[in-house]
Amino acid sequence: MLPYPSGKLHMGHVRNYAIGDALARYMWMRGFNVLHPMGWDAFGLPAENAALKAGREPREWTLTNIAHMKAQMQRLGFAIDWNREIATCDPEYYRWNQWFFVKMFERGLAYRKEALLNWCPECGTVLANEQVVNGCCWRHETTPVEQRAMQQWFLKITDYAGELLDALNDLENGWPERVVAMQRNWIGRSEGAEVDFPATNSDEKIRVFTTRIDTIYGATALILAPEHPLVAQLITDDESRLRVKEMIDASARQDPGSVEKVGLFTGKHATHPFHGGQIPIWVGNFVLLGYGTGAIMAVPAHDERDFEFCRAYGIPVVAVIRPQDGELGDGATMAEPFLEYGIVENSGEWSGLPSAEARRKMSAYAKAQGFGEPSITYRIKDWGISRQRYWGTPIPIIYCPKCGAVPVPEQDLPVLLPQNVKITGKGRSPLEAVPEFMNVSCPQCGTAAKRESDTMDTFIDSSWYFYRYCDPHNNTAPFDSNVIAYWFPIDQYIGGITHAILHLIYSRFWTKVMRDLGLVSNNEPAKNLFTQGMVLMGGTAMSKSKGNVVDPDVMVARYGADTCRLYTLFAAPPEKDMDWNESSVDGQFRFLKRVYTFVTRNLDRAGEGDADAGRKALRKLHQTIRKVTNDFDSRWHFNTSIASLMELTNTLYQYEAGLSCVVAREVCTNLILMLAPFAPYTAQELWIASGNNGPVFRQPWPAIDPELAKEDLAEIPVQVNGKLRAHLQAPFGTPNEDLQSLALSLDKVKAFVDGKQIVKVIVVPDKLINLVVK
RNA sequence: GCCCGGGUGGCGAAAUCGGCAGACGCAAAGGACUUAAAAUCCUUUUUCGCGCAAGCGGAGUGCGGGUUCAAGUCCCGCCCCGGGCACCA
Repeated sequence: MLPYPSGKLHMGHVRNYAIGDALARYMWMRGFNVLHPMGWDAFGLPAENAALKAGREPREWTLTNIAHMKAQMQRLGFAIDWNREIATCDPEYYRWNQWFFVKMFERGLAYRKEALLNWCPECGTVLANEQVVNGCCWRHETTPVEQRAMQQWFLKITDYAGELLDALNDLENGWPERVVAMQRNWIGRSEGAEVDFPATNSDEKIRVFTTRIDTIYGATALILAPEHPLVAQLITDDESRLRVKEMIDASARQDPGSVEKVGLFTGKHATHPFHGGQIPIWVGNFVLLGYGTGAIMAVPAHDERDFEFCRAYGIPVVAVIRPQDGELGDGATMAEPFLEYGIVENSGEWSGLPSAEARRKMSAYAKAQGFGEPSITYRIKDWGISRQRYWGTPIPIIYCPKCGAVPVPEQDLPVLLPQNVKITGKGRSPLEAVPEFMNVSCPQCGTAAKRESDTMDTFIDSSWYFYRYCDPHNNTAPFDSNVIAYWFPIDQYIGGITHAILHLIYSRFWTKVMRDLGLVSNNEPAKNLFTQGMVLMGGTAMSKSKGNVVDPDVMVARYGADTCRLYTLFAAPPEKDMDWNESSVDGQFRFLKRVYTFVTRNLDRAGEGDADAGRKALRKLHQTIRKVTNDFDSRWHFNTSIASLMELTNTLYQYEAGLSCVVAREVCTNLILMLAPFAPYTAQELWIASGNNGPVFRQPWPAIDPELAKEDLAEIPVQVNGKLRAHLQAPFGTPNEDLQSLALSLDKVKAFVDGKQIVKVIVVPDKLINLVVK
């Protein structure tokens, strides 16, 4: 039933959520070796900003926050393996971040280039594509990001794009469908071809990417993105230059989906590589520099956008694909493009081929002739990791005027952040202003050189911390591969949906890089992923990075940690978003008091008791064990587990007077054990109070006795024509005919059946009777 | 536009494989205990109609159809809400 191989459970990324802790405690009671550790984020920017406001050192501030979080989690009673905790702002963690960076640099997986990057004015730093949400910074939802050209370090996640996409097929079993779908969407694979169109009277070639090379005979123009490097060469007059600049500025300002298509003829032409004719070269604002080659061939007859553009600018429309059983459209008069696959026409020797075959043969031809090749393009871009922040791991690179970018040698790692840095938030790394940090000599030639002043994205930290905490004190390697081989892949990862295309892609990438470095043998970090719902506060999601998290300390002080935990588990099933509304917290407090009262006042119970009451109490007990066990083993709907514990408690109150001392002891012991994963403090106290020793969550989980759980009689609803009319009680296994006659003997049933003809009788044994009458 | 979720009482929700809709809890109302309050305990609480009452009957899971003895659950067509991607060639 459990989706884990027996014996061990590695739970990753369990934050301050009661879900993972309840599961860990339960699995301990089932005898598993559970790794239930904790990694502490540096969570740079909020700390940096807060420190700035408070006039304190960011490092000091962050360490205080980590200490506070740790204390809070201890107050809440999380059964974390504290010996394995790590903090990602630890210098030793920096060392291994930097070590990985150098390894990647040496393999060409880390590179530096100038690019247009997303700049958040509020953060004062650039962001990766994954960190831009609706055109705004993921931390500042109302601050639009700007585009800035900057020198940046990138990690080549695109080298792994194909594998990251394909491996999603294997993750589908254990990962939520929507996360898999979001990642597929984000990686965005298109299969097609790249084709060169030589510019007429020039040495330049314009390379385009297309998924529909079968339509290439219908290409009546080339369109370049306004930012395309060739545009500057093709356009010579000032007015056109101005108009191109306007296009760039307008598209940066506006919502990309709603911008009107605008174009500009360059006055130049290119040669069509298949038929040798001349086609005009245009600049179009709807062509994206960042996708494919930044240039397209316009096939208006078979593409919606090209159609719109070409009709607006009077570029000819030439149809070259006809439907399987239809006529070729007339480009001059067609009202809309024909987008589907069909049969290629008017395309020289390829005429008559179906689209799919033409795509294969034409791209093979392009390759053979040397003017193109089959190609796969991904939507995902390389991961820009430079940040102009104080907080974060310094990028271990030294710029030497002679040797260029030189990695810091391994024995000089870690490069640590200087202390006493003035944080301005003005868009340059604060480290630049610290000469002792910046000025070094080149490790290769000794010439005076400068350090890289940017720090790494803190998503680097979270990409592999769950490896490090398996072996947190290792000072000769990031971790011992043998330890990892035991614990990995993670059996159960628990995290928020907000990281579906951030952390959960980065950490998959990082795992594959470490595998290729020979450090780990698993291909994926986590087999099973559970995404718990967001906690909302008046409609907006609470998150650590936004700093709008409710501090549980107030509730803990008033009701205690157990009530607090029960409240979060009981409010809704864990995958569902939950609005933080404390009104129902009283109910959890009452429930714990009722359990406490019941157990403590029955400790010294003596006597024989009433057999019927005892049987009913034990029956409810074993039904509850079945229910709670089932919830743990399948779907973690702890709201219903807790509801069933409440039902059990209500039943015990009902039969309390009649319980014998033996039965009272039995029900109390098992109630405490079942409460332990959810309310550990209360359970532990009651465990000791009832004369036991040791940690309650190391006790074996209660076993179900199916005989005791069984009801004496089956309660069978009787329907007439599908409407409920009566109930009857009968022993389990009563034959269908007997049930039928019992049902017909009931007065309430008679009232609806008499005078009518019984057409059909449906009997579901022990479950239901339905009489169909006419 | 494309891809995921979701829509059940005043509220959070339950109904796990097509078989009694509303478990459990909150809030509310009434009662017991109390000088009083808190705490605790008990009762009522989907809705409409009939009845003094125990009760009886009808309707009801976003809307409209369908399949079935039986639909919150399955199928078809819509509406609304949330999330992701979006001029991706």
